[in-house]
Amino acid sequence: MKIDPRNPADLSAQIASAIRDAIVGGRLIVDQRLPSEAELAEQFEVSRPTVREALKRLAAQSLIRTQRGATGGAFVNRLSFPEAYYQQITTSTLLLSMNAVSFETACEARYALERACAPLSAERRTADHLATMRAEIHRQAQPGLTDEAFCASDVAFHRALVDGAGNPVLSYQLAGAVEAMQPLMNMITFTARDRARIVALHQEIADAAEAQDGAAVTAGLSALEVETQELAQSVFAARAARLDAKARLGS
Amino acid sequence: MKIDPRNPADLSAQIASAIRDAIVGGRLIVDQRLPSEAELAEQFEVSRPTVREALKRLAAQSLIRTQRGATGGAFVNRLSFPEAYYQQITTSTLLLSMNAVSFETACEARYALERACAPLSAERRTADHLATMRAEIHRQAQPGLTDEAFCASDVAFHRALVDGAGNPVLSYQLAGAVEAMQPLMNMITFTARDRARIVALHQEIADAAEAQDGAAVTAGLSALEVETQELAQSVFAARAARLDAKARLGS
DNA sequence: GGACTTTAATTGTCTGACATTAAATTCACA
DNA sequence: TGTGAATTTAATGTCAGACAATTAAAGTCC
Repeated sequence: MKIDPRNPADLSAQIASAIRDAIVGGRLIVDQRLPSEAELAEQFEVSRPTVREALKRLAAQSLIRTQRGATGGAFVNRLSFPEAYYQQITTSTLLLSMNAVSFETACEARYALERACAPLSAERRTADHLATMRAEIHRQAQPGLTDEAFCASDVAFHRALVDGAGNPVLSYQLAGAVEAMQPLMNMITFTARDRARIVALHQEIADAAEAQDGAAVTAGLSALEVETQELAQSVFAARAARLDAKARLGS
Repeated sequence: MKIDPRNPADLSAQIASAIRDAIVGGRLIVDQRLPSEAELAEQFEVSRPTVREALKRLAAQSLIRTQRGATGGAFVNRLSFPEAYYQQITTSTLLLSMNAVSFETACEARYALERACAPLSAERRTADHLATMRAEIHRQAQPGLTDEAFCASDVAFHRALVDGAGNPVLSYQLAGAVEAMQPLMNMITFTARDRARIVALHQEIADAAEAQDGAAVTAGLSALEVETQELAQSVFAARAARLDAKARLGS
């Protein structure tokens, strides 16, 4: 792990990479303390600020945590599920917002992934998961609800459905799909959305989950996908029509 | 974006967070240049090393890239799909290796996610995807293949199946599931694995994909999951038996 | 023996400097 | 006047040394 070729480019990135490899490769284990910054500087034959930049890179990926004081230092961090969720959501959000992904593609991926959880969730959902879903449906039916609150409740509903599968790895993988698509779908469809229709579909899904009918849950999700795609298409069509009218007015 | 409370803790983390929020919130757009390190230091009223630590944190998340020279600086980076893949795989690998996730849970999640792609892939796979799958199957049947090469080929086969869905968002989400589970499953089952059985199942899946039969692809994946789970159970049982024998020997 | 003080180790931050890079500019020369 | 080489300039990359802040452990006093 010591070696650092005389490659003059980006020493801090090289050092970060060397330490990351040691962690991923198991040569540094969870909660193990790294050498102090001064020792690392000596080992790699660089200055302390350079070592610090490398450590900050690792900290940004939640690979290490630092602690001040006499027995402080940098420690290999156990990547917790909440941290992994957060990273997953951030990455997914950026990927979608920066890469001109079509609504259709994103929506298709989202529902395909959620349907993957449907059979498991129908089989294993606890009373608690059902109660959460029912509560969110009830909230969504409130007339005074803001658009933001409705969307947050929508996310919470789907989250409960996904968590119902009782598989934390699956929940982690779905975090991006469920929570990163939300701003995207919300911004596009909230003007045209028929809340009653969505609440009815949610009701259908919750009923199917209660009856432990996986096929029905899957069907409900598919219906929700169709609804969302049609909504988006109508919004896009209306938008195009407006642009077209404006163009004709201008000519 | 300027504000930095007099909170004395972790200035570089606060600055990184402020800039990250500006990027995620769209106030800084792709390829836009950030102020120079000296200007940022002045704005945030900190020293340049502190600013640099903040920028390295963002660079570690591929949120910015830096360029040296007269017109250089830090630029908001377009998060590319390959970068997102890499982060996804790293995060998934660490999450699994550090959190005592059972084989059963990981395997279940992996196949549930892959089944989510099956109907789409059966419908849309190109001749190219089919050719890749066939080629990998052929390679897997070679007698002299090392275990590592067999596993790499296994990953390539599943990757082709997933990419066949023609949905880059789905491919990104599956990167962790397909590529992070590989070392895990490999290390456990490679001793007991019957390659011929796996090749036969792969053949079944490829045939189903060629016939555009989504249900058959799904069934093939489920069969592969059952095979893998049974294999793992037999390995664990054998391991437990060995331990038990050793314990009795010792007493 | 317990509460308090001191000490030492470590990270966090700052200052100032120099090295390196690459684009823009200037200038000599054809 | 046009072109290519040399210079300038602005930025990041790196370094050295220092001090502040924090925290646990060792030491000390009652």
